[in-house]
Amino acid sequence: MLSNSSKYALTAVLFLAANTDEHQKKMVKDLSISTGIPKAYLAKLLQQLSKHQIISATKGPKGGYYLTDDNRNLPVFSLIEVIDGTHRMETCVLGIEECNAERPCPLHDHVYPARRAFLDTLKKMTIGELSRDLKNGSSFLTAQQ
Amino acid sequence: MLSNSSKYALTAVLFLAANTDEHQKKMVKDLSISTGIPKAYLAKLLQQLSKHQIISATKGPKGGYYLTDDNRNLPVFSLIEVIDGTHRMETCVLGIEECNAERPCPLHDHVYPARRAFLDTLKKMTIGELSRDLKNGSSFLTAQQ
DNA sequence: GATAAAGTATGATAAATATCATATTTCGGA
DNA sequence: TCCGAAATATGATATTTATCATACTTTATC
Repeated sequence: MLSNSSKYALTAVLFLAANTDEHQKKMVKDLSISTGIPKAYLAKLLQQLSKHQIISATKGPKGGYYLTDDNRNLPVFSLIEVIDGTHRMETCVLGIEECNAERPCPLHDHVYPARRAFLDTLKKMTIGELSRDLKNGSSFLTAQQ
Repeated sequence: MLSNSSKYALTAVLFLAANTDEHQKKMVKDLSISTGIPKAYLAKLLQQLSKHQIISATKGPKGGYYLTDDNRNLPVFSLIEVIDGTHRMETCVLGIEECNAERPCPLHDHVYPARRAFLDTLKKMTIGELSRDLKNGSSFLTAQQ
């Protein structure tokens, strides 16, 4: 469903959402340690996201990555769009390009409603909203210590 | 969700379900043409499925692949299990190994019900059942001619 | 039984994805 | 104003996945 890259990206961004702001930034190294995502790989992902203004960054000492309120108000899907593009999420389960409601594949009707609901969630829900549970301790990004 | 390989495999098997039996077999070459799946790649997939008795085959002239009633009564999931293994379908959207209802990732509650429903469908529904729509013309594996 | 038509087994190549490395740019602080 | 700490840009390597090729085995038919 999601590529490995966007799993990593989303994990890191949710971590940023819960743990940073304009005055509290995190550098790649620390993010890598906190999330368990390989540092250099994570760095590339964050660069892409930063270039597309999904997340914010400042260079130099005391710099790092962080999320502004604007960033937090972006739908989760916008991040996935940058990393995976839009096609991957919307394509047929069997990979049949012409599959649609009028000419469905054998799995279409069994999958489409659930997939639609998931996509809608990703498009409606913002990064900030999704990170709320994380902040108040009712969801988690890492294993228990 | 499904790997490319199991998409191909499922497509081919559904085609077999709708178009073969003990007396009407299909050889790889024709399957490849009908489904648009690369011949040599498809051959490998069918060999795996045949070895695990998900589909049936006879060698030699007049031979080919086909489905028996026993094959048709297998749940769709059994095929995916052979090709992708069981882990891929059941793992967390964010790839967090320890994610579960008690300690959910931020997406868990938004995804889990839909995923559960899809998995249940794959485990309950048989290959024969899923191919029924194909036979009566209400679902399709290929583009319109 | 010889022949040819099929699947079977195995391995090689190609493409995509994940991962690592390194040089460059920007910027805060002594 | 210079040094070092950070992101940024770019490219190299490794791993996985997809694809192709080829030699081998089985079996129906003549």
